Amino acid sequence: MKSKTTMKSIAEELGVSVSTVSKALKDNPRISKETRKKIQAFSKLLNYQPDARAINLRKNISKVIGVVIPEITNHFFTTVIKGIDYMTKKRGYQVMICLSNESYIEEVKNIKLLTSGSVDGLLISISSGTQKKGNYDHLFNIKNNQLPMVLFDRTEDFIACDMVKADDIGGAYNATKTLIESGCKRIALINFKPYINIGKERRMGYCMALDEYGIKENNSLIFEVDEEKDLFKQIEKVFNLNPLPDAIFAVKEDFAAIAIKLALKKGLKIPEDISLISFVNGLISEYSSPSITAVIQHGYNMGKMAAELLIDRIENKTSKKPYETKVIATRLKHRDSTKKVN
Amino acid sequence: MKSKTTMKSIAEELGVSVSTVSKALKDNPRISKETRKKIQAFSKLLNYQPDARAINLRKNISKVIGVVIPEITNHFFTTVIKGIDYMTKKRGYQVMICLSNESYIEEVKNIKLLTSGSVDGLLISISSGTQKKGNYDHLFNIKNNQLPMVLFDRTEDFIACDMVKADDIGGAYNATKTLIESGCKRIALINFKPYINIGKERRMGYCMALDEYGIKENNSLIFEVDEEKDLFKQIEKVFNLNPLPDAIFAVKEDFAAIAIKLALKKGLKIPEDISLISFVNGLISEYSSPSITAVIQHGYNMGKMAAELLIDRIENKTSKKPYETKVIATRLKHRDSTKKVN
DNA sequence: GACTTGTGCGAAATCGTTTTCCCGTTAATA
DNA sequence: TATTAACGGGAAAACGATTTCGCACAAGTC
Repeated sequence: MKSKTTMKSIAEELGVSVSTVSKALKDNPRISKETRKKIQAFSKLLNYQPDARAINLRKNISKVIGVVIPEITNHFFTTVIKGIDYMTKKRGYQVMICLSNESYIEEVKNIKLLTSGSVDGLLISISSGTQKKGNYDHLFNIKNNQLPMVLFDRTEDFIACDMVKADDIGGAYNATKTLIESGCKRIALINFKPYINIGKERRMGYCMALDEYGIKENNSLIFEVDEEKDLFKQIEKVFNLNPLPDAIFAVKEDFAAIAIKLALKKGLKIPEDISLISFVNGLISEYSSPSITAVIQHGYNMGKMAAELLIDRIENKTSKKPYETKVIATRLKHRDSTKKVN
Repeated sequence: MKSKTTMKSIAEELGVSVSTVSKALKDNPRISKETRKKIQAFSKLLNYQPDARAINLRKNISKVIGVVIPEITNHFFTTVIKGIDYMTKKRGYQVMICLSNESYIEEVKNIKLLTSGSVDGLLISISSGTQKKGNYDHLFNIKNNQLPMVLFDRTEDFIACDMVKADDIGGAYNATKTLIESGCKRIALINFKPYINIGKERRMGYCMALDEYGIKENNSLIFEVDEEKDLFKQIEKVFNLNPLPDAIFAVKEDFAAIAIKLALKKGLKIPEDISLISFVNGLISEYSSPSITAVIQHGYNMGKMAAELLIDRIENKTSKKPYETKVIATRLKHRDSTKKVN
């Protein structure tokens, strides 16, 4: 059981002091070239790895960023993570990922853990549990601790910090507009429960488009589903309408996929009888039959930008730059669930 | 700019020594009850958070586990992460996740970073880049550093450590057998490139089933596709066979989804003209039309077990328990891409 | 009264670095 | 011959906790 090689052990072997080793390893010119070379070579030989904990303690940094996300089995969030990973690697940071599993309690716990001196900053996407509960004290506490943080995707405007969000309003507006221009008039909206922020915004975009074309908003066409209950049952209600809607706009891919299965079962033709557009977060829309016309969110960019904002804050703690909110544009990908328009 | 509250600051405020504070906060009976209460109350008031770096440095632990995965935009791996998250939370650890993006170089870098005293152990799934290159020195180094590690899913048998893998052979055997028993005789295999370990094993299972039913292995029915090139073009070759195969067994969901699209385009009926089974790692098989009969891997369990094995090693460093390899059974989920058999 | 035991707390070492200040040599300059 | 300056390196404090001793005092035991 050979013991760990530390600066101390190297110093002893070589008959120099610890401070000399430290300086030599960072090529400090105050140490002669020979001594430096000797120490560096010896360290390499012993495969010396500096102890990150000691360095961080001394420098009062950690070069680690904490990430709190509600759900990881979600293609959108994983693309965000990839973007975060790209930027943090580029800037020399590591990531500690915590899952809140959409739960308020877990989110609070995660943040407590992460703020125990082990991270330099936080990247957070708020869980639905927290939004439902409406208690944001744990997030305000981060500010009190003077830890930089950036909210992404699931944000709350009244928290004073940098944010990166998708253009939910614009995406919904475009989707709805596209449906209208292809001739649809009774457009059902399958939305989240109203306490989910992005749901509110997507509904806004939907209404804006209707307004613009003089279509009156119709509450019986708006379905707010609870993701913790049976989705099939809830979405089936859309097809009990009389008359049927001529289009569906779903705020989440799963909702759309289920709507398609139900529509096909009812013998409806897509897109002839009913068109469909969905916000997407995964691959289902691409591989489902028919494939689904989709509002695509650029998770990778979102992750990259959020990480960049955060690291900028971390590294310029003094600068009192005002907080920014970056909005990432969405893109509409035409597939087979909508009619072709020229 | 109020400064961080530490034990020292608490001690000064209260006129006691740092060691008293330390003991009081862990309810050490050597400190009187009054003093303890007083210190605890005061600490809570100041919202004292112990500095994890200092504790870890002193105790020579970190309560952090490093995870290295090849790809995160992959439903299977995210379910594994969920399992890891569950178990690590339960046992009081945090997770540091690094993405190798299937690259040998990045994998080496990640491991170097993680082993700089910042983790107590490693959970690794080997990247395809590494398997292609065939250089495992970075993994052997971990052993030299006496850091516990567990390999999961993408494993290599000649590395002496604990492992958790899916029953790739059994899963492939069952899938193939099911196809044979439903009457198929010309079963095409869409496989990875041969340097991917799980590909080898799935092929073994496929061959075993053929053997058992006296069907001769036919190399022209085996397609090894390169994921870095155009999948459609590569998979299209399956449908250039003459005569056509009466079944396809795909080792990855994406391959199967593409095969379905191509088959439908050729006017083939599924499963009447051609049956299809696939190993799955995502949601495509469920939502595709027709839905795909699938070999399901239990990622969540795999993550849980891998984390448990690792933490057991970490916490019983002395015990010289021999290394284990756990195999997680797969399950065949019958859907619409295969014929019903009674 | 001497001795043990228990109680309550503090001093100091320790973990592995970084960093500031200081000291001794040698060579260059006045 | 002093005086500086440059050079090369070391001692020690610091980061924030834990932990082992040891000390002082009081109470109980023989």
